[in-house]
Amino acid sequence: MSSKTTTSTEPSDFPADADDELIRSGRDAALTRRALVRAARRRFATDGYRATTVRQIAADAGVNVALINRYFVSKEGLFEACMLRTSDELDTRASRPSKSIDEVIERLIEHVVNAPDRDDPLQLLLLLRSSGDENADLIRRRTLEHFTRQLATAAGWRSDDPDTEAILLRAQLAIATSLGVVMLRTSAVVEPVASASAHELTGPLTQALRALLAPIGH
Amino acid sequence: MSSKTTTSTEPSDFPADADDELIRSGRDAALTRRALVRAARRRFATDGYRATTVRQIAADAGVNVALINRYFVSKEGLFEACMLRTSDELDTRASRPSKSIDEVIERLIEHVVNAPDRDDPLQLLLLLRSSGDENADLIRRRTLEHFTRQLATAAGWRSDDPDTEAILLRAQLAIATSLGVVMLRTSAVVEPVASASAHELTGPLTQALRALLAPIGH
DNA sequence: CCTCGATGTAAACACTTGCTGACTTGACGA
DNA sequence: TCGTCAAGTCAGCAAGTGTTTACATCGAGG
Repeated sequence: MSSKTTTSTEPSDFPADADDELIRSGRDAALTRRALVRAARRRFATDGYRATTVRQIAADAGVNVALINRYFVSKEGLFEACMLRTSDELDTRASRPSKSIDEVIERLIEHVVNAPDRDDPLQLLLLLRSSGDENADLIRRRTLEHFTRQLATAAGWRSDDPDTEAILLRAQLAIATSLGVVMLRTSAVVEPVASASAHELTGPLTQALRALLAPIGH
Repeated sequence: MSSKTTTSTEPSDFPADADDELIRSGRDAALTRRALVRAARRRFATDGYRATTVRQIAADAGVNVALINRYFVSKEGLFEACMLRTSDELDTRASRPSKSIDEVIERLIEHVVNAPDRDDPLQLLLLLRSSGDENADLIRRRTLEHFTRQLATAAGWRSDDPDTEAILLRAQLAIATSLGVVMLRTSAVVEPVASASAHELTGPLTQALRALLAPIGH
């Protein structure tokens, strides 16, 4: 199905984002790199590293396969680039200061619940996907652990707190919860969570996350 | 690494369970089938469907590769068999009646937190892994949705309840939370959750699950 | 003892995978 | 106009994939 192409370049059934597609008119290295990373992130996040082929990615990005190796050396290199970009974006977002725990939770839920055409949730999913490459996996784990500390901090944790261990654990359980929900909505598509609206999800999720994060503050 | 073998049969670094290994003394179809399913479930759950090769599975089970196709027709057939067995085991376990919500939660946490050498958590993880095969994926989704109803029932849901929708959603969010934690512990190995003890996890997890499931009863 | 079906083995097949090297195309300054 | 070089294309290789086919081996029944 849909894989009749051997070396072709057609968009396939998982096209690059519209704006990218419009701008692309041939020769622009930076644009090509971005298109590849964008397509790769979607594939890696939804299908997993191993199940994604470089030809799929190239087709999605509307770009020749060989350019992946030109710009990122290897499939693993491309994965690493995806990981780094996700890591960065997550970092800048989380660094915005927040007033209350509820505000932190609200923002976390936003990540989870965003419309499926935006690839916010996919960024989170990418953090779960192991590539088998040691280097990329190290980045992945580091990012996840960094994200844990950021969430804990946002929830009121100070690094001189006596039971830092328990607090980091709680923060990471909150992340685990979020990841689980994204997984069930995006990858394994299971009802009723998959097609639940943001409004329906917010209430219960807030309660669960509050149960995990509220004890951090005091 | 460790895949120097091409068609060999040695146990590799992910051997079948000891007892199976001891019993196996050659020609027993039923035993061979069971060994294959057992090995396959571990691989599929931890590495994913696509990343797992039939030769790995065969090596883990201490069995010739061709026997997978003899007994299960194809890799997908083996995956389906894994799914069915997991579905069955989950069913019989969950059908034991429980008194209070806290007891339900306690049992759910047991699934998540069980020692890593038991493959209880892997059964859960398997429910997240999509094979690309329509049939197996259908089984997977059905199992998850069935599990959702079972959990809701155990938490006090009656099918004539007016807001069934919201209740099933809460139950499934509880499952999502559990799956997220297992994922972080088993597949993406990230600290501190990965090496947290059962005792450390139980407290926070109970609070989170209670926030999700407690409103079901009333 | 020999036969025959069930069980297990080994080698190969057809196909996909990631990747490479030689090539063409386009833009731009001299 | 031409030379130059980055950007993009193309065909193909080597390794790995799931699967099949032909063969070996065991255990029981005639």
